[in-house]
Amino acid sequence: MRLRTPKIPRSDHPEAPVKVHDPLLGINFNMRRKMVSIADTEVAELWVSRGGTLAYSAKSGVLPAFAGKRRSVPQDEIYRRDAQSLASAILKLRETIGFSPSVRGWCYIAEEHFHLTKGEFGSFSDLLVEMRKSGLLPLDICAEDGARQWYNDEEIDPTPEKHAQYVVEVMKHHCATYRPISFWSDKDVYIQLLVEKIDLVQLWKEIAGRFHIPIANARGWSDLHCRATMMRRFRDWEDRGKKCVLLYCGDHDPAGLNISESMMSNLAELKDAQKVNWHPRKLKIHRFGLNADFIEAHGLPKLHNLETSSGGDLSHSSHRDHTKPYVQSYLRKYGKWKVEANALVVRPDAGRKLLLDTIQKYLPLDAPDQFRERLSTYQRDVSDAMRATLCKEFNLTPL
DNA sequence: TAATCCAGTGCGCCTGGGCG
DNA sequence: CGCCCAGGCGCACTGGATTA
Repeated sequence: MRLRTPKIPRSDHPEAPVKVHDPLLGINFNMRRKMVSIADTEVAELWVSRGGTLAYSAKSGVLPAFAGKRRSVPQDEIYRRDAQSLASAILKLRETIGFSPSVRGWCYIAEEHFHLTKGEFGSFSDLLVEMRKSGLLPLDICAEDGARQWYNDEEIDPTPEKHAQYVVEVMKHHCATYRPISFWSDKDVYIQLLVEKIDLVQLWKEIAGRFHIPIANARGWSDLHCRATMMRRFRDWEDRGKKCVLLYCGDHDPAGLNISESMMSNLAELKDAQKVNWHPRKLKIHRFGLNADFIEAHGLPKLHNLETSSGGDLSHSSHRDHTKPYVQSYLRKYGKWKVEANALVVRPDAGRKLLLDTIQKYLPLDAPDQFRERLSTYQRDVSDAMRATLCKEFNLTPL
């Protein structure tokens, strides 16, 4: 079915503006509803914003009229008002998400919350760039590309008084964050977290940090360095009597399950590597997250195909890898569907709760508070030591 | 006719399919 | 089954085509 996108003269809008309410955001979109015939017997409901030319396919009704088009002065007014409304919604969503996704990530989020269609992803990406350039949205509404970051920026110190105050604040900070003992020293376990996609690192690194759990993106098959670094940490803590646990979260598709099932043998292959010398035989690998039970419980959207990025479909017998054991066992066990990690990112609250529930199987949720309590004595000691050192260094009289 | 739209192109990073 | 590398992506730029 192909939607026509006719030019609708402004005078042809008999309907009064309709406030389209998003219950999740508590935000209204001012839209006009227009019934447009698609075929002789079919009618589609199109949403247009205050009339005028339909800038894009109006399937979702979220894209402002005239966006991405050359605009007359009145058209620009309409565009700016609608774009402002959308910007408010995006900013509100940013608060609930808790981090800045990539432009592509925003498309998935808009798909979930604004019912943006896949076909509108390109237009929505362009719109985000346009709104960031024009100042309607802050530049950092999208994640900064770490690979393009600046180095060696010159920093100019302020007045001596302000600089001295800054140095004192830094000293206080170092006293407050003094940590001569490990979070794990009084625990029975030691945990590390490995994920398949960078978005999951963004989603979880704050919680993992709170529990002092190292987290990394394995990018599918982990490389030797990633594994060796993880194994050295496990080795050191196992030597101190800890039960070691690797939490792993990957996509729910044939390749994702294949990777997690291969994790133990992948690690075992490095047991004799230089500066590793550790066998994972006692390691517990706990795959969590995009498992069938969680997907069912939260009604995560399933994709009813096994399409790969190259366009093939592993569920078709014509696919080269269709007969491979990992594909066939997946098809037998689950059928022709998959769930990608983006499904978790667009539901950040459920995603964060999932990680907390998983951590809770091994640690009490107040473990970070308990650790701060343990540290407070040491931090008082370092404050005293700092005071004594400063007195000695600057010939001050102790209070 | 000036403004600007837009398809095409280039670049480097990221991802994960599938080759060896 | 490890990991190479093709393709996807975000972004910027260009110049012929289109439009106010």
